[in-house]
Amino acid sequence: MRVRFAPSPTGPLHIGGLRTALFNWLFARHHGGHFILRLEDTDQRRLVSGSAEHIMSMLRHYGLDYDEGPDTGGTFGPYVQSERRERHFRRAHWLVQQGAAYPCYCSAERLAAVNAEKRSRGQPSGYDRHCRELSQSQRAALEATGPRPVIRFRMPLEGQTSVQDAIRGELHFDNARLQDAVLLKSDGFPTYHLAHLVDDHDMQISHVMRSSEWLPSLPLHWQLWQAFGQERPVYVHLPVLLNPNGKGKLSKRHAGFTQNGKQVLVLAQEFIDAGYLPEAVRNFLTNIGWSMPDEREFFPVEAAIEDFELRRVNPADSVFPVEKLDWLNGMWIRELSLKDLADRVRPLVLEAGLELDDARLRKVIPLMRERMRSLHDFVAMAGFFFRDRIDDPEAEAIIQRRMDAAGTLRALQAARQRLGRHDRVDCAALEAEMRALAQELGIKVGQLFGSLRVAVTGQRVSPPLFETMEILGPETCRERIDRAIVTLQRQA
RNA sequence: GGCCCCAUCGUCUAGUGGCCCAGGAUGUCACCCUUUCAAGGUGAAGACACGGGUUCGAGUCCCGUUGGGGCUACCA
Repeated sequence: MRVRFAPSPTGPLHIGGLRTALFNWLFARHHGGHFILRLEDTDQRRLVSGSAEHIMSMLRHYGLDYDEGPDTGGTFGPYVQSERRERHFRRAHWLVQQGAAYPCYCSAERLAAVNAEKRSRGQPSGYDRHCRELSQSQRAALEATGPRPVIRFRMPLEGQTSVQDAIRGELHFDNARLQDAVLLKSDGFPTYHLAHLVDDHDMQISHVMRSSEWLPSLPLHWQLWQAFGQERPVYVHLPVLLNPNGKGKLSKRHAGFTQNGKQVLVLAQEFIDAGYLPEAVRNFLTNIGWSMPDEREFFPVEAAIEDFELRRVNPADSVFPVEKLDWLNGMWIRELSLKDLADRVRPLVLEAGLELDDARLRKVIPLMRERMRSLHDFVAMAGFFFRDRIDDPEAEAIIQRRMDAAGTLRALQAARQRLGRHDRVDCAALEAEMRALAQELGIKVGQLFGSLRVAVTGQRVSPPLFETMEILGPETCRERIDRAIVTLQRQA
């Protein structure tokens, strides 16, 4: 089994592209086959420099290793389509010799005019096959004076083309509706239709797994294989990813758009930036349009490889279920070792401009692991560990439910006094002491702890209080409680 | 407009004629646990788009309607 992912290097890798790559990769790994990366760069005008490297680095990041590709090599190279253009050129002209294709000299202007005219009469648009039956002499004349021709495929005018899709079965198309598609452009480069077919044959691809947007051109490809007299690979059309509101496919959207005030991520890179683990994204993507036989949704990639089968691919397009990604990311974070999580969080702490105390980071990680859904949650909830000074919390935040400023002040002063006796904080001992204090004061532990929490962390929600205080150390805690006391005194 | 594909809880899905007055997951809500938030546990609400057939029997097969999506380039 040989499959390929064939993106065109015209910009950053889209999440939909990543999903297509993933399914190909899973299929190859399940069958012990080969997964190949081929760059389809035949549209010279749309090339974006650096995107080939970007695509390869994204595949690496998400763990989709390829067995053959532009940078890894392989016995079927080159893996960059533009480097194969002579082969494409020869195959196009071979088709012309066979009578299966013909040169077309029509200008872009004429094509546009024909389309406009057809449309105005309410007819389906398309090429009028003007050059299909040119005589030898007409052709020679145009060859001498005219512009450089394109090569078009000579589609059968009647009958039907019956094609086979691995997950939809047999599909039928009326040939009369089909176009004489361009195979070779006037710049000598092939179009996708010709190039993918020639390359898939040369690279001995057994299964073409691609997005279902390609379904309408399958009959063309079917006919092309026949014209070449070659055995076709199995074609598999994967369902498309839809926008969160179900309107339109996701790939139509560009980076960083928002919907209902929420940021919608569409680029492979954006998921990294948002703090999602590659394991989680991969697991998430696997569950869209495919399901485990036992319906598990949280599983290691090895399990997906083990069970991956085409018959479990759902033909229906699907909305991108983002909330599930958040859940899975949390699950995967909890799956990480403390060291691994620390390694992944460290760059974000630095990036946030915080002071990186590594010993402290390692102490905070176990407190945070079960509280994170995104890697960014660490900085958001535990950032105060890595700041010398926190913003003084408002009195209103320090004072807990059914408490007043005076009562809170008394409580904090008492707590401060007890804390004064320690030169280190032992969280279990401190907790016991504070519980006792709450009882003495006749307030609830939640009220005391709540005030302390806000005083010490500056936040209403935080990791467990006494573990937090132990890590912060008595000096920092006293200092922060003192500031809270001042705030309350001002209030009173 | 034409052609093609698709259609189960809000969303992702299981379901290949009787095991389904439809199961799981997520999200939502409630309760338990609990120093906050999580995590964990328990529970609740929530779907076979509609109409015809076929069949003893249809979520499952066929037809139509509706809805959604894709394609309609010398882009992929």
